[in-house]
Amino acid sequence: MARPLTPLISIDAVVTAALELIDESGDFSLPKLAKRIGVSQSSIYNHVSGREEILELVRGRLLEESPLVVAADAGWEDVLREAIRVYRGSFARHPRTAPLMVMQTVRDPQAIALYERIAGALEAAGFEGADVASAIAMIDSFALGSALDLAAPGSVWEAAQGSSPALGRAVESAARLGSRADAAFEFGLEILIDGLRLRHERANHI
Amino acid sequence: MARPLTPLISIDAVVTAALELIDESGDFSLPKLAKRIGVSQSSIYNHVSGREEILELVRGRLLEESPLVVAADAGWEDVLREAIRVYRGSFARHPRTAPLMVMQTVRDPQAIALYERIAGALEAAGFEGADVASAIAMIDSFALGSALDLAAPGSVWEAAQGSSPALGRAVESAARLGSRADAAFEFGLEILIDGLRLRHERANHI
DNA sequence: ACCTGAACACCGTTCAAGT
DNA sequence: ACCTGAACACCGTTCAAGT
Repeated sequence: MARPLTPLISIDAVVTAALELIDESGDFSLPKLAKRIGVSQSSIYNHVSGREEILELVRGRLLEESPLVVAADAGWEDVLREAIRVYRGSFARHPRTAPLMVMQTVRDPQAIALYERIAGALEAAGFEGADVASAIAMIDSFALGSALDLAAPGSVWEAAQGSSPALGRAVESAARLGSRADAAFEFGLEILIDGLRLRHERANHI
Repeated sequence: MARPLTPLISIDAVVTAALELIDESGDFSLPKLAKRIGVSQSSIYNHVSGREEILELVRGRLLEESPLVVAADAGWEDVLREAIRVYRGSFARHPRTAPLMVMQTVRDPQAIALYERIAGALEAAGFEGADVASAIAMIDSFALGSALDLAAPGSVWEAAQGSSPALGRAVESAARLGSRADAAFEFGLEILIDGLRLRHERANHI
């Protein structure tokens, strides 16, 4: 077969197939992607520049599924809280995407817009230049880390044996808790917001 | 050549070569590792079970280089602060190892000991079961995320263009700051400790 | 016990050839 | 413009063969 009358591949189909493969196995490869779409491996390069672009398109797909909505008059804490929830939530529905995004430069416009929203909220709150950057870096670390926690449940905990009593007790409690990762995230989110508010109040001598 | 009188490979040499390759290129492969040691690819499997074990040995090497020292009577905040600094610092000297550790189960005894120390400090402070687990998960997220920030400087920031004014300003300030990642880490560390202390005080009605 | 070379089943990307 | 098949330069792991 050569060029068909109507294209066999759409970018949408590529992204869907990639996401399916990641959800199922934690990874995807061009050969498997091609097989799933029912097309040859090399033909994918007619629609997409390569593996990296496919991953960035997957990122976009994740964010499409969970838009950020906050009231126009919401305080900076609420904007932050919701933005972080959206960011982490977009990974939560497809946890195994998180590790693959780790070293990938963010280019997706919706992701950039989310960061811009956070930066804007911090500026409006009165945080200054470098502190805005630091706060975003911290938020980013936290959200990504929490997403990774979903993808690798018990990565650390698994190793806790008799020689680690305190760690062992923590594991046990967490297991009883059911959804450890979710609880850890909400716990961490409040800690983070509290910490930022405290610093904010100090800086403004409230 | 067959079996030599004195072994051509030591585990130490494997770890050293792997770490060198990671520092130089951000990754390592068995073929390159073998070439660097001056040995055949397959012979490495006589000393090590495979790629995963090599990575875990690298983790151990990193922690050996930065032991945790805290005064015996140190408060839980100080233990936490120092443990997090050690964890993150062990990656800071070899930033490009961080992404490779992301999805790897922690088995190195020194790493486990570090987690145990943190769990013990949180317990002693009066945090309860599930909260200890949540706090550790958060600390873990934060430390790993900060380490990743070192490996991928400007991963997000790069994309900030005219359409993202607040993000742009944050980037600019951070650039002027010089070592953005270090500043972000110390900023985040204080936020985190403050947040935990606040929750701790509330729980204990201080 | 420790090394070698060959083999196996995978990768991502390129490119000439087809229509 | 869009697809194919072959080719290239890589992977990690296994295994029979050597001493």
